[in-house]
Amino acid sequence: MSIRLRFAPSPTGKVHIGNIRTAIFNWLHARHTGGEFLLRVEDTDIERSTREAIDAMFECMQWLGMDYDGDVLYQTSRTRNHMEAAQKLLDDNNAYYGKPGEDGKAPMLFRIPWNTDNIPSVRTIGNVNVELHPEVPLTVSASGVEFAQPSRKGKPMPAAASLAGFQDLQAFDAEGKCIFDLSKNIDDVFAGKDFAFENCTKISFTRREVFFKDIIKGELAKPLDSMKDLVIVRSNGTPVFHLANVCDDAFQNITHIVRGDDHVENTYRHIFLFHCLGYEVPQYAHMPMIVNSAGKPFSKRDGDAFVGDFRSKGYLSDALFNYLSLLGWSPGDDREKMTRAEMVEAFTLDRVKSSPAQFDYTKLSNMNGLYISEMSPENFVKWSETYAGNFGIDPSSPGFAEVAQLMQSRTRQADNIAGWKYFFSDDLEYNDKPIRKQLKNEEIRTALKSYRAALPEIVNYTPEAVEAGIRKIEAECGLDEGKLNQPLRLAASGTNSGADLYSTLALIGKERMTERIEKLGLYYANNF
RNA sequence: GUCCCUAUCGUCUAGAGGCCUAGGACACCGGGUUUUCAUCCCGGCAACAGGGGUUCGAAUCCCCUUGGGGAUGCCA
Repeated sequence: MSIRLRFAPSPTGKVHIGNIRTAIFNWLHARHTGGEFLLRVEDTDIERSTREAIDAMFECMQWLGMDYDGDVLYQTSRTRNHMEAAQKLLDDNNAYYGKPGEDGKAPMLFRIPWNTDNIPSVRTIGNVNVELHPEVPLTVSASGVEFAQPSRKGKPMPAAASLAGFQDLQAFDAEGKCIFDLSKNIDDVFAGKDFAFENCTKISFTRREVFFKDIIKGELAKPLDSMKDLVIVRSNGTPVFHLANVCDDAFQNITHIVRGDDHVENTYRHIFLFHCLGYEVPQYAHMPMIVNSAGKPFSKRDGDAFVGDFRSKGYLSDALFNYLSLLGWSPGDDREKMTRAEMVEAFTLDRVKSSPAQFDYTKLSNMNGLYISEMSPENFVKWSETYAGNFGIDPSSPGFAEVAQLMQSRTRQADNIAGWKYFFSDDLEYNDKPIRKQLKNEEIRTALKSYRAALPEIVNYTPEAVEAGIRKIEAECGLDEGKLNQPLRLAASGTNSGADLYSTLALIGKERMTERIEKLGLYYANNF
């Protein structure tokens, strides 16, 4: 059977950077293996799912250049199938109705199977003893076992787990006398009889665990006595994630489930669901989380962790895709900047790391700059035009395209456009430190005045003419060549870094340079 | 509390018992090129969480501790 993967977001909010990386890894693996990449919208939480979130998700996928195979599957369209599956579980005695909730109706629970003989993902560990707190009674019923363990300080710590966790359960009192033997009462328990025992100090049972081999994390296991039966149909009659997810993965013949490692705990439960529904268990790959710069999971406060925000801040989709693919994965050699084709070629799930990765905006910016430098000048101008307005620059200003082209090699993100203001506005922001340093030399101040005075003589203010003019004044004033460059840059821009000086001055023009040199002189005189 | 996962420079990572004096990238710091700025080039700083084992030999395998995360929902 061919390899089939899926991205199954629940449309309850904006697409998060962690979600989209899950999509990227799924997509990469599908394209690498020549398999299929399906899209499923898990909209079973009707209260919180919105059309806007679904549309935003499609937009993100398209922006990042991730195509998918076949039609989108909406989970709510399969509710009937989910309910049929629930009925099958009920018929097979693998599910039961729980206690009624506030609405007076009972939810349906999936029972972790008692008989695991035919389940290859379960193995027996051996006999274990657990000390109990005698003040809390031990209860045993078809819906599970409840008791309390003494904490270090001797307080009762309540615990509850599925009946399946306690094969060969025996309960003992303080004298060590066996007061209950589950093997002898198992039929009664399943017939609905509840047992409760006071003053129990110890239980012993045969521990079994469910295990699977995760492609990323290796073998993972969990004892059955730490698992509970789970709700699969709400009391209002709607299927819960666990049931719908498993049914649809089976329906779509998904062979590999690649998802965040917050789902590891669910996987132990889903394995049982696959078995009881008669489906083959797919392969799993659980990816580590992405954490913020504080090392914590992204929370709602980290608003800029939404994919759309990266787009509006001027990150290129290829750069974001490339950066995200390197968070938790590497090709195994020293390559970082890679084309889509190179990533597809190199990607394997077993190379994905199993520990969380911290998101680094600085490195993303660097990557973005790499991609920006590869843009054609025309595309870069277009790109700049879409962001200029955010920084108070009118992209239709004269000379905008020339300025953009001049600045391309030093642009890493859209914010950098804010630094282009001095080309379009005469209202400069002065950077005091370099001004003081450069202009404290009186010869420099004199030379600046001379340059200003000579400006009208320059007919055609081209970069070449600008340079020749500067050299001429430097020679006349007895300054070393280049000494006037930085002072003129300060006059032009108010700051000591920028693009090529001669082109910069030519773009600003000699009339405005005349004014700016005078303004810089006044600023210096007034402030220092 | 219990269960599950996790641990290499500040950050992303390479590393599958000897190729490790632990490599690359970002950031940072120096230097060079550019008569200026950015690019670019060269160099530097900087890590195997701690403690026990196993082994002739451990970043790598095992155990413990500590730190981090997740689960413990009629959310997904």
